[in-house]
Amino acid sequence: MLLFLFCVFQDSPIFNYINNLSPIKPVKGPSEIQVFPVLNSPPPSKRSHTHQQPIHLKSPDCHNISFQEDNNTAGPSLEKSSLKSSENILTKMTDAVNQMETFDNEDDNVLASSTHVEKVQEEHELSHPKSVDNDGKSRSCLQSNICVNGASVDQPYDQPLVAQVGKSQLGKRRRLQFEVAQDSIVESDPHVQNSSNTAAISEVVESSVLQTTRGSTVNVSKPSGIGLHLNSIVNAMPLRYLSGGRKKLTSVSSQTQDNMQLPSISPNSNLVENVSATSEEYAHHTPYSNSESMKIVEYREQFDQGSLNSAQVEAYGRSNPKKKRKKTESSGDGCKFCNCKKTKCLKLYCDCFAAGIYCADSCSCQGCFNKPEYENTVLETRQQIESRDPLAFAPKIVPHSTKSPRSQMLDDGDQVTPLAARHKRGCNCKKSMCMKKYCECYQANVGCSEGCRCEGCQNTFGIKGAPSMAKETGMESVNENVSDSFDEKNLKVGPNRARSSLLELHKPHNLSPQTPSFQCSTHGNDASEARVYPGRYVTSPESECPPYMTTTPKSPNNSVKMDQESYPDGEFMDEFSPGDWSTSRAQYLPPTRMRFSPLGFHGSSVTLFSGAKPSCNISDDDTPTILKDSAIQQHNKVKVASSSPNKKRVSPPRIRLHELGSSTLKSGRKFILKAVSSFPPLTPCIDSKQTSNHPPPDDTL
DNA sequence: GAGTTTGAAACT
DNA sequence: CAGTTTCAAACTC
Repeated sequence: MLLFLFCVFQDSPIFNYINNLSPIKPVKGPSEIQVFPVLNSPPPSKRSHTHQQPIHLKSPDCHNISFQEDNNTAGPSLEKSSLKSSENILTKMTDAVNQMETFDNEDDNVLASSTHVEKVQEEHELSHPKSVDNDGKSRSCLQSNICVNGASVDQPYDQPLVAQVGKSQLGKRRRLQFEVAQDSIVESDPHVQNSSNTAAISEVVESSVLQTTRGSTVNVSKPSGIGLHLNSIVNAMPLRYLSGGRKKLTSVSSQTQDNMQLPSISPNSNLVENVSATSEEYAHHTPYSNSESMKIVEYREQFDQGSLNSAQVEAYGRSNPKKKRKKTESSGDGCKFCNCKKTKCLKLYCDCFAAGIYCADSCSCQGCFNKPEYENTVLETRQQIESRDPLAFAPKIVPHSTKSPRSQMLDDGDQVTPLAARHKRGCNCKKSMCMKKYCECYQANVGCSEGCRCEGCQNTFGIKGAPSMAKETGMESVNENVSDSFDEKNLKVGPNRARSSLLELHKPHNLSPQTPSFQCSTHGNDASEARVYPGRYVTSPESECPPYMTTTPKSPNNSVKMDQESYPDGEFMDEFSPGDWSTSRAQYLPPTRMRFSPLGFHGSSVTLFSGAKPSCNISDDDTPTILKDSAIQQHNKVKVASSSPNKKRVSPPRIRLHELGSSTLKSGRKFILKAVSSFPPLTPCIDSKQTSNHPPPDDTL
């Protein structure tokens, strides 16, 4: 009787309604995917940028977790439900794969996804040869993955196996998936998207990631989601990133990669890097076992809690040389990577720090604190340094002409060469004769000037005391407003030498980093991904303008936005204006490799959009006028100075500046105040709050 | 890859 | 400000 009533009731709308309310949902349709959150992960509590995490979908750890959940914790009813769910999901995924295959030849995105599926399958089969194999690679892969979730459908993953997969292939998978995700995002192929399902998955994944990144649950399991990632990765991305174009997406993706690293308390920390190196590093260079990873996490936690001093952390990092030292300019595109060991990347020794950008995972630094997680530390340190030298973060190399870069170029057939710039302080070379990169002038591809104290100068870009190239070439050279003695110190370069040097300078690979906005790579070590040029020298701005920055016309009135969207076409700051410079940099910087913006120090930024000739920014005492601007000084003296984290940064377009009209010259500097969210405003993918407020790593810093 | 050299940064 | 030390990059082998 009761059974009958139950059966009757079961068909009633009320039952259906109750069913829908039940946490144990009957496995049906797309909504079933939401069962994943039940498996383990707590709801994302802090992360607000779920779009960062889709990559985690592929974390091999997921297998482990999901399986454990199904096998060990699910009750009979749930198990049944899980089984059903798995079957349904399997069916859906199979359909999805079939659908994707249908578009294989039409859509790169689908192709990428399929490729990914195949790779995942390969990985899975490699480690789990007995997995379900039906009628297709992709399908097989998906099935096996799904079976991992639904333990009863497939044979369980044993821990060692999971560990093996996770450890050796984690990085590769992530990267792969990431790339797929990227493509998918860019293409936004509707055929492979299922927002409702994937959103849930992404949330689950994110929560798992959160746990992981907090360090306390490195082994936290995540719902597999594998097989679903094909869609979820795409859908997990906020639309705003889908519409931003490839560049932006790349940045976002890069950031995602940054944050996806496991196991990490602070994804970008050096210690974390050790653990979260790419798959290759994992396989070949990273000696960390899971326990070691945990240990690293513990180290970081202890350090954060103050129970471990920086020296210990450092020692640990040193004892675990995860990465081989990379050349500072390791990639052909001029990207730099620091290798700091003792300074924690919080001194000017560190190129990244000096450039006003955070270190990337690509860096080989040890005990690095130049990470978004240590925003406060970074900013404090910056302030300290700037208190000693307000121009410490100002560009070292300043062009000595106020003409626009284009007009500064010397016609040389098809090529143009920039007029000479100079090192602001000059070098002090004794033995290198300014012919090696020990010499900052030489390194910056600029000639030595009278300001240099070098001995036996043979700088091929201009020997100290030699006649000015500008003069010899009849070029309009010096701006009267250009500060100090530079006018007197015009680069003296013999015509031939100068020309060859400048030609050399114009070669992309020789360009000094100066366009921070150009993200060359990411923490993901993927060279293909843009990462900011830690450009320190303002030498050949034009050549380094990110392509996407060269198109949008700008108006001075919306300079900030302009900066965000497009880099001034070949324009650069003749003389640095810290605020100006940094702001530009900040705006240009893709999120991946974050730049610590002094502007973010105080929650607002000062965009120093100088209407005056850039050269006006530097007074006779070599101090940018901005630093002398009392109005700014009162509140932001140091901050303004610090707001030029990248000395190598270039300024807003001069042409635009000229368009502003002469009224702004000299004293007509415009300060565009723009509210900018505190520090990682540029990196929506990073929750700075999570990682800020760390004590300074070392009092001695 | 390890060790050395170099000069800037930091310190005194 | 000058001298010294420290540091990391550049360089050499």
